[in-house]
Amino acid sequence: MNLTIGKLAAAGGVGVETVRYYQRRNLLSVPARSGGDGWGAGVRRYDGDDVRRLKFIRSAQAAGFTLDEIGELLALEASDDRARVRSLAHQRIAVLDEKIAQMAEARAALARLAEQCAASDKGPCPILAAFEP
Amino acid sequence: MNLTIGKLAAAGGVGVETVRYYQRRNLLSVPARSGGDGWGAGVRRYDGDDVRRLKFIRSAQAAGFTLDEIGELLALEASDDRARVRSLAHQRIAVLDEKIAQMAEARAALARLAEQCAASDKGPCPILAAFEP
DNA sequence: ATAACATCCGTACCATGGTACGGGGTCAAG
DNA sequence: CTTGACCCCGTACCATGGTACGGATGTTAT
Repeated sequence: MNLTIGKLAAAGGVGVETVRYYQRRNLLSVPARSGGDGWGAGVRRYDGDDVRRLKFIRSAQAAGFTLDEIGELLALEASDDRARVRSLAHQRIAVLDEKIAQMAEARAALARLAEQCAASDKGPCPILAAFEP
Repeated sequence: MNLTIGKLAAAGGVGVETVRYYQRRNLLSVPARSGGDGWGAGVRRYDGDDVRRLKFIRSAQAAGFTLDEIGELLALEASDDRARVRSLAHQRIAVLDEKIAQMAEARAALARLAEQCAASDKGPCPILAAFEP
C-alpha cells in the first residue's frame, strides 16, 4: 500500500478534492512529500490506515454524524474517554431510530400513493392526502 | 381557520421565516393582503389548505425529497400525469430502502461500539473498527 | 527525453435550506 | 388611542459539504 491521493480517493469512493477537503477539516492527515529537498519536491503518499480513516468517515456520515462530530470521534479513537464515546453512540442511536421510523412511514405513504395512482388512469392522484396521518 | 403567517408557521412546526422562504420557492402561495387599498394595506390570511400544504412539505422532506422535487409533486397534484407520479414514488422508495438499510447497518455498528465500550473501563475503544464490515 | 498525466496548493465558487436584520405598517386589548 | 405584539418586505448572511480553476511541479511510459 503506497498510494497517491488519487488512489486513496478511489479506494474511498470519493473525489480527490474531497480528500483534500477532509484534510483541510483535519479529518485526514497530510503526510510529508516524498522527495527530499528543494522547493516543491515530491508527492504525498498514503497507506492502508488512511484508507481506513477515509472509509470510516463515509460510514459515519451515513450514520448521520456531521464532519465536526466525526472529527471528535477520530480524536476519541486516540483517547480513553469511554463515557463520551458511549454517550455519542447512544445519542446517535436514538436519532437514528427516530429517523428510520420516519423514513419507514414515508415509505408506506409512497407505497400507498403508487398503488392508488396505479389503480385507474383517469384524473389526478391525491398526493397530499397520501402523506396525511 | 383564518390564520396569520405566525399561526400557519406554528401549525406546521416551522418558523415564520421558513414559511416566507417556501413562498419564495413557490411551494406556498402568497394570498392577497386583507386591507383594501393604499400602500401597505392589511395582512395576509391563510387557511386549512395552506396548513395541509405546509405539513405535506415537511413530510415529503422527511421522505428525502428536495424542495425542488416537492415543487414538482405539488404541481403534479393538480395535473393528471399518473405515470410521472408513480415513477417518482418508485424511485424514492428505492432510495429510501437503501437509506434505511444503511442506517440500520450504522445503528448496528453504534450498538456494537457502545457495548464494547461499556465492557471495561480501561483504554480506548476501537471506534474505527466498529464501523468496519 | 519528451509527452501525457497526476499532484500540489491557494482561492473561488456552488447548492441546499434556511436564519437574521431592520425600518416600516397593522391590529387588538385595555 | 396608545401600547405591545405581530406582520411585511427586501436584502444580507449563515452552515454544511463539497466542486472547480489553473499555473507550477512531479512522475511515468514510450
